[in-house]
Amino acid sequence: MREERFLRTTSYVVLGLLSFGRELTGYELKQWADESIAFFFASPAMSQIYTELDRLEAAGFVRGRDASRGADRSRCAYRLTARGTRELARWVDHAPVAAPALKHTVALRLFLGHVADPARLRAILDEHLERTRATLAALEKVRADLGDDETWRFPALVADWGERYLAGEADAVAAAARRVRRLPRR
Amino acid sequence: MREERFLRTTSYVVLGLLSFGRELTGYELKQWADESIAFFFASPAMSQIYTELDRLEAAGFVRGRDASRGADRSRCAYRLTARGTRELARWVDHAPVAAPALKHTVALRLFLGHVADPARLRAILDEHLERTRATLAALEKVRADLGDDETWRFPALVADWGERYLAGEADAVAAAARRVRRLPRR
DNA sequence: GCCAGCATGTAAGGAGTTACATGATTAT
DNA sequence: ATAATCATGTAACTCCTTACATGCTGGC
Repeated sequence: MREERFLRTTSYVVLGLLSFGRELTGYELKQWADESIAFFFASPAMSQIYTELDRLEAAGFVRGRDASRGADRSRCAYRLTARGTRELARWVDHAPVAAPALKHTVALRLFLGHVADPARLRAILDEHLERTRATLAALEKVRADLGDDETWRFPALVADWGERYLAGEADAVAAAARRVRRLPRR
Repeated sequence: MREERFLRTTSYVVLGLLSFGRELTGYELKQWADESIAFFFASPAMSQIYTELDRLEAAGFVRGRDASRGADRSRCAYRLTARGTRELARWVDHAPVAAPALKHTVALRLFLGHVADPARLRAILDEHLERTRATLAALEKVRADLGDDETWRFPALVADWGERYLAGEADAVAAAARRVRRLPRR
């Protein structure tokens, strides 16, 4: 019995962005990933996107088309093939449901607060809170741009989820910061 | 001007667990990481903990003591050195505040819902919701065990934060699942 | 004229995982 | 007896990042 293997998750990030129908270059893929996927999944490095596109083309999941601007400005735009679409759908439907992987260094540092300077701890939480609010503001803008167009129905769902998540995170951090502030000096 | 380098984050996970004063073996470290750190930071593999302990001992941040049980049952228990404590405190206080790294494959799959079978999507969200609730229940138990003892003040703070976070995630997933359920069949 | 943005890629290395290998002790 | 848990470690490999390398185009 053949084991059905899946590609790495980054492959599906690339296939996924191409599944909305637009033909995209590696550069455009990176830009778009940074302002969409990045809110809930690590956006791959530029170099990895190019590597990934080569691999996916070799496997027949995407096809590149020369889209150079002028003589010397080389440029390659990719689109999904039928095989690529099938492979992506197979992953979305049938990959095992994995727990989200989180690496929250701010939480780790608060966990270790007994070795820290309380003033620094407060500053770290404040900085994290500010960043969280900025991320939320950016996501709200993205959400507004998605509107209620059917094409962006699922991204909009995820954006709403993300807004709730970030708002909750901001509340929780603020609460933790208040409690740290009430702590006695070392 | 010398660049002050930091160890990798996993090093601080190990140093951090040892900073609560107990002398621990690699095996115990892994167990404890799985039921504490794991709620907000990837718990390192067994093999990595042993590698890390060797590295940290060579650098003088921890010291191992032979704690064999009987003749043939080899066992090594580690504790923080003064240098290790300083290095940990330096990281907690002075490392740049980094955004939490998240890899949420369930959100990614919902984002790509337009290529999915709606029934599968619902099942995936339900499974994720169930897992989230189970994780929350596990965390509540951990939080209860921490009590309001001063030693566990900061872990308790993080546990409270985590409970809020997981409760929020559960609400948000449930909301997304309801909206997916109202979607027309493909 | 220069800088920001567009555009692509290679090479080296870091961080971590899985698979493998081994064996003692304790509970059923 | 036999399975689960305790306990340690190595080797190979995967995935991904950073640093490097190159050069065009458009705006100020």
